[in-house]
This record gives sequence, C-alpha cells and structure tokens, in this order.
Amino acid sequence: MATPSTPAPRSAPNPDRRSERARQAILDAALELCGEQLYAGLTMEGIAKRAGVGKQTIYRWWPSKAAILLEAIEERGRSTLDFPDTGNLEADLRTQMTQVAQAFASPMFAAYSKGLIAAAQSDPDIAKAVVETIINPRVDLCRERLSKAQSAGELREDIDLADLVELLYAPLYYRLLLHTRPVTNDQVDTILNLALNGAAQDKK
Amino acid sequence: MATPSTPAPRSAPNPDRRSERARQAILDAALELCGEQLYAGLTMEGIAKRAGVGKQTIYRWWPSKAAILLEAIEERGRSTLDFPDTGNLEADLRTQMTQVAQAFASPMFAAYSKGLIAAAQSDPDIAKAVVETIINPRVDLCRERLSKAQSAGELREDIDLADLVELLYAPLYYRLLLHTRPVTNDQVDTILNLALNGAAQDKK
Amino acid sequence: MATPSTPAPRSAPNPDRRSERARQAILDAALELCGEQLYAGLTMEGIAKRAGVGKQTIYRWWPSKAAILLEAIEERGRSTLDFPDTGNLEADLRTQMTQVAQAFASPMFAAYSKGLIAAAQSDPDIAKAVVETIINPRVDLCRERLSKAQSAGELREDIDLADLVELLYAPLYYRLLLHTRPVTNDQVDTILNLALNGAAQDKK
Amino acid sequence: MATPSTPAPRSAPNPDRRSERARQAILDAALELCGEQLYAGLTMEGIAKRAGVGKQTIYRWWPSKAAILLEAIEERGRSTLDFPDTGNLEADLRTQMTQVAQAFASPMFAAYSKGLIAAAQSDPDIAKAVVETIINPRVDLCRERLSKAQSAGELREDIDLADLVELLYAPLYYRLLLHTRPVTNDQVDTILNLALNGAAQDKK
DNA sequence: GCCTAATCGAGACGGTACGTCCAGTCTTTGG
DNA sequence: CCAAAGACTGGACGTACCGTCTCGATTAGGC
Repeated sequence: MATPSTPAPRSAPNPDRRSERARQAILDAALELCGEQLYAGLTMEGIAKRAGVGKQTIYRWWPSKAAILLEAIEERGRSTLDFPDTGNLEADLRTQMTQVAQAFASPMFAAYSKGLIAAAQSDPDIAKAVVETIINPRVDLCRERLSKAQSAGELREDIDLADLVELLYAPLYYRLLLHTRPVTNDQVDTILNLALNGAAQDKK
Repeated sequence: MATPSTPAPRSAPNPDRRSERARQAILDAALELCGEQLYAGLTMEGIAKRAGVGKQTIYRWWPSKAAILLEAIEERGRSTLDFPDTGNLEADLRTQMTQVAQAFASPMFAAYSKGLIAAAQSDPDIAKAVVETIINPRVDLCRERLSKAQSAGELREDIDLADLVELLYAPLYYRLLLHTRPVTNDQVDTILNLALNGAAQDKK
Repeated sequence: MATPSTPAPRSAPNPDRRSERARQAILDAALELCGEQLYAGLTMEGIAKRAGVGKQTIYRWWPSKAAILLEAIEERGRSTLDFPDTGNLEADLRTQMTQVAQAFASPMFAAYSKGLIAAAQSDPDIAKAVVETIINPRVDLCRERLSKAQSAGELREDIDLADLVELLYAPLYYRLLLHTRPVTNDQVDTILNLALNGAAQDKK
Repeated sequence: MATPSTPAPRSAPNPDRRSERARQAILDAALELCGEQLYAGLTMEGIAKRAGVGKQTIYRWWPSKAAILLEAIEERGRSTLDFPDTGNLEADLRTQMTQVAQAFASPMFAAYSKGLIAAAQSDPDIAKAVVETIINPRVDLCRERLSKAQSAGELREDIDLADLVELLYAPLYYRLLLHTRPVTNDQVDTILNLALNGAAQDKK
C-alpha cells in the first residue's frame, strides 16, 4: 500500500472533474489582459471577470497569476521548441535565434517577459518553474545541436556548451529586459559573428 | 497679481525647504526593506513607517517606489563606475566584470535587480530611467576602454563596440534575472575566453 | 397528449424514493450545529458535511436552513404540546408555563429562538410557518383550557382569551429574545399573580 | 504616569480626526437600506456603496452592521424616551404605550426589530448593547412612573415594578417578533385592562 | 429478480460578500 | 509652508458560502 505522493495541502480538488472550458477561458483571459495592459495591472479579479469565472475557480487550480501565465505559455508557446539541423551550424543557429528574436516582439512573449520574469524576481517558486519549464528545454535542444557541431570539429573542444548557449541567447534577453535597444534580426547576426569568431584581432 | 513663473500643476513643492533628514531616512528605509524582503512586499506604507515619515512626504518628492530605489542606488552605488586601464585589455575587463559579478550578489544589487528591473517591465518611465542613469554611464565607460584597445589593434576593426559590451555583460544579467545559475567569478573568465577568441575551431 | 397533472416546475422530486437515513442525518446535524454554535454560524455546507450528505440532497427537500430547523423542532419537540386539566386553572397554567420556561433553557429551544425567530424577522415565509406550526397549536390548547375556566366562572366574561394567552406567554418570550433576565420558574409565579389578580390596588 | 485605560487592540483610531460627514452618511445608508430590504440583505458593501464611503472606514469605527444600526437608532430614536405624568396612571401608560405601539410600525423600528433583535440572537455583545442602550433607559422611566403610582396607593404594594413593566410591554414585542397579529392601539387598551384589573373573576 | 430511472455523496462551478491591506489623496496639527 | 500623522475613498486580495450543475455509484419500483 503506497503512501500518496501528493500531501494534498488543503483537500486537493479532483482534476478529473475539472472544467476544461473554464481552464481555457482563464488562460485566454490572462494572455489577453497581459497583452492589453502591463503586467502590474493584471489582477485575479480582472482575469475572473474577463473569463466569466469565479475567483475560487482560479485559486483552486493556480497558486498565483504568474502560474497562470506559465501554463498559458507552456501550452501555447511550443513553436520555439523546434531546432533545425541542416548540417550548417551557423545557419541553424541563425534560424533558431531569429525565431526567438521575433517571438520576443510578439504579444505573448511580452506577457512572458513583462510578467513571468518580473514576477520571478520576487518569487523563487516562479523563478524555478520558469527555468525548468521554459528555459531548460530550449537550452537542452540548443546544446544538443552544438554538441553535434563540436563532434564534427566545427567548435573548439575545450569549451563548455552550456556557457556558449548563454553567450548566444543572453544578449537577446539583455535587450528585452533592460530595454536598451529593440531585439532585431540584425542583432542575431552580430552575436553569431562575435561569439563564433571572437572579438580579438587574429594573432596570425 | 503676478502669475507664478512655475505653472505648479498642483502646488509644486519647493526643493529649498526640503528636509534632507526625511530624504535620507526614506532612502535608507527603502533599501533596508528591499534587502529584508522581496520587492513585491515593499510598500509605501512600510517605507513611511520605517522612515518615521508621513506618506505625503514621499509622494511629494517621488512618483513611485521604484523612483526611490533608483535614487538610492544612484546615490550610494557609485563604486562600480571605476574602470581600470593597465594596458592589458583582458585583465582590465576581468577586473571590472568581476567587480560587477560581485556586486550582483550584494544586498543592494538584489534591490536593484529584483526591484528596478522587475518594475521596469511594467513601467516604461522606470525602464527609461534605469537605462539612462544606471546602464548607460557604465556602458559608455566600458566602450571607451574598448575603443582604446581597438585603436591599439587588440580588437578587430569591423566590430561594433556597443555590441561587444552587450556580449560581455549580458550573460551576467542572464543568470541574475533568469536564476539559472549563480553569477560567479569563473563565469567572467568563461565569457572573456569565448567572446574574445570565439567558439569556432580555428580554421588555421 | 396528456399534460402531467403536476406541472413539475423543475423535475419535482419523488418523496417515495426519499432516503429517510439522509433526512434524519440532516435534521440531527442541523440541531447539533445550532446547539454548538450560534445560528449565524450555521451553514448549509456545514450541515451537509456533518450529515455526510450532498448539498443537493438538502436543497432538493428544503428551501432554507430555517425550514430544516422548523421540521426538526416540529418532529422532535412535541413534548410541550401537553396541557393538563386538574380543575385548578392556576395550577394547570403554572404546570404548563413552567414546562415552557424550562424548554426555553434547553439546547433545542436555543435553536428555536436564536434560529427560527431571528430568521423570521427577515423571511415572511418562515414567520408564517413558525406561527402556524409552532405557536398556534400551543396557543389553541391553552385557549381551550382557559375557555373551560371561563365557562366555570373562574375568569371574567368580558375578556378575550387570545389576549390573555398573549399576556401570559409574552413575558417569557420577552426575556428569551431580549436577553434582559433569564427565564425562571419564579417568573411564571409572578406572571400568574399579576395577570390573574391585576396590579391595581383593590378599590374596596 | 497613568496607564492608558483603553488597551488599543489594534492601533486604535483617533476619534478627534473622525469624519462626521462619513459617520452620518453611514448611519443614513444603514437605516435606508434596512428600511428598503430585509435585514438579511443588508451588507457592509451595500452600506459603503450607498454612503459613498470606503469599507475600511466602516470597519474602523464599528465592529458589525448591528453596531451601526444600534448607533443610528440611539441617535435618531430619542422620541420614545418621553414619559408623561398627568396624575392618571392608566392614561399615562396608555399614552406612552400607544407611542411605542406606533413606533413598532414605523420603518425605523422595522430596522430595530428585524435587525438588532435578530442579530442579538447570534451575538451576545449585540444583545448586551441592545438591553443597555435601548431597553433599560425606557424601562427605568416607566418604572419611575409606576413607583409614583405605587406610593400614591394606585398599585398594590406587594408587586415588583420591573415585573409589571415586563407584563405591560412584553405583549407588544410578542406580536412584533412572532408576527402573530399586528401591533395596534387596541392592544394597548386590552393589555392595560388585563394587567391592572386581572383576568380572574372578582371573588367578592 | 432484473432494469431503469431517480436519488444519493461528492464537489466543481459562477457568484456575492466578507474583512484586510495598500494605493494615493485629503485634512489636521505643530514647528 | 513643510513635515508628521493618519483618516479618507477606492479597489484587489484570498476565503467562505451561496445555490446550481454535473458526475459516477447506489438503490429502489415497476415490469
């Protein structure tokens, strides 16, 4: 007889009886409102009203509004999970990174950045969830592609691929979150040029 | 009856009569509270009570709590504005970037990141102010140092220095804001190695 | 095509299939909860949980929680319906009124007073039901006894017996509902003395 | 150095700074709403909205909606505090009791009965306050008048005047709260006739 | 003695009001 | 006139119940 793995903090609701209609309406409302106004103006009451749903129904299934956004993005944002492999590393990276750069300009990723990452600064649980469900899967896919390239002799043997992934994508997040300059396709070219070839003058 | 020269939208306060004691107490209280708890738990009422100050005194001089933090950091955080020039570019960058990496771990920069940058996602004014008063001055100093190196033939001629600054510092912000891994001194070495020398295998 | 004889506003439940177990459990739970806490803290959800019953089962058979109490009291509280006739009017009244006075102190009558009468102030249906099922039967019995006494020449011919019943029992309700003094057996003696003999000095 | 007499449960508000405008608006709104609908439909939120007041302002000064009604009635309902003394006891009682009987039909006393007395069944504090601020002052005035009559030989020496007050007024409350028959002026005559002269046949 | 339909326990649903907390404004008092 | 104090309107918070609705799982009556 196995002990239940979930401790059921407060008479856990039964997911089988969950209303899919309400769930979708809540995710839709959250994304819409986050697109229309800024994340700080996003309220549980607003989501409930827009979704035509009781507040309790939200609190029954999600611990916070950030958790709603997380689920919404995880469910609807699977498009940036593709990673091509044409044999040409630089071209493949350009394809994928351009896709990310364009996503950063879409309303849904506005919700992502303005909402989740901001909330993550004040809530370690959100931070953990963002890393695990959003960041890591994409990082892993990128690292696999890089690993093939390293095996093929296209990349130096002595570099850590996780560090290289960081170097490639960090500048996109930098502009997104610090609002210095807009994220563009040109930026991707620049990053690839610098990261692959290095900034130093060839010693020859 | 003379019209006052300043239109005074609503009885503009006179800075000459401002109480420096109250101003310092408010900045102190804001930083202390931001260090003790998360930014989301930082309230105007809490700052006023901690500072022994009326709420009106805060609203008279600052438009938001983020503005308070901004002023606090601008006033107390001038240390990371130094930029060395020993003639060795990589060493100088390592010195400065290590300094930044260590600042990211200090309580005051917790306030900076968790507070200001999060708030900037929901408030364009804050975003603008952060870039102008915090980011740009440091970027400019870095770019000047890089410019000397470029003139000295240490860096490729064809690269944009603003892009290089981004490439160097973005990974630090990436870890800070996305909470993937802690920011360490080792990270600085890795960034410099990759960014200066490139990840690609030497074509010989 | 025959119209059903009962219009069945919304699928009227069939009393033949009613679960007597559930009915008793609900009445018990309602009385217990009303005894343990104040009427204001009595909830449909609490009754359902205590009775181990679905909420719908309650709503199917009763329109309100006051209706539950009413049925509970009507079913279990038939004891105060006895009215003695020993030939001595004052003694018989003392017997019956003392019984009522003691009932007012019992937990079940706490439910009666604190629950039903309070609810009756906000719900005319409850008020009507209380009068018809609880008050009137007892008033009628008392009036019959008084009528015999009037015929026997023990009471004045010119008085309305309904008014006299009121005069006798009203002071018990007065203390019960206004919480001025506790209802005691002594009060019964005092009432009988005053109501039968009058407060005025004999003119003699 | 004196210890403050009030323990100040939670940073007690300063009554000197209280807004009389808000206070009157709240009392008005409570009485109006209680007159329009039944007490059970009276909500703090409704009062706040009608009064144009924040909910906090209500909770700052009153512990419950019953407390609001109590203050409203105490402040506006001083009219039934008069007690005549013409030398004719029965006439004076008739005057006063008729006044009370008529008050029981007015909207404000609907609030009184349907609200306060119902609430008193579930809240001992309310019950205590009702007795002390509403009931007792009026009972005392009546008892004084009866006392004069007793000294003047109009009433029997052996009766407790508090009991007589109860006997006189209880039937009015009986009809009011139990909703058996409406309270009328005729009822007052009946009560006086019975209570003063007694129901028993003169033994002569 | 099945079969079928209603009732049952259970609880998720859209709502309303609760009582609290904080935002941002207004008012009072004192320096 | 500024500062402190804090009461004010307003609105979102997260909770508790309301009364309705929707699920299987009994469970009883009519066949």
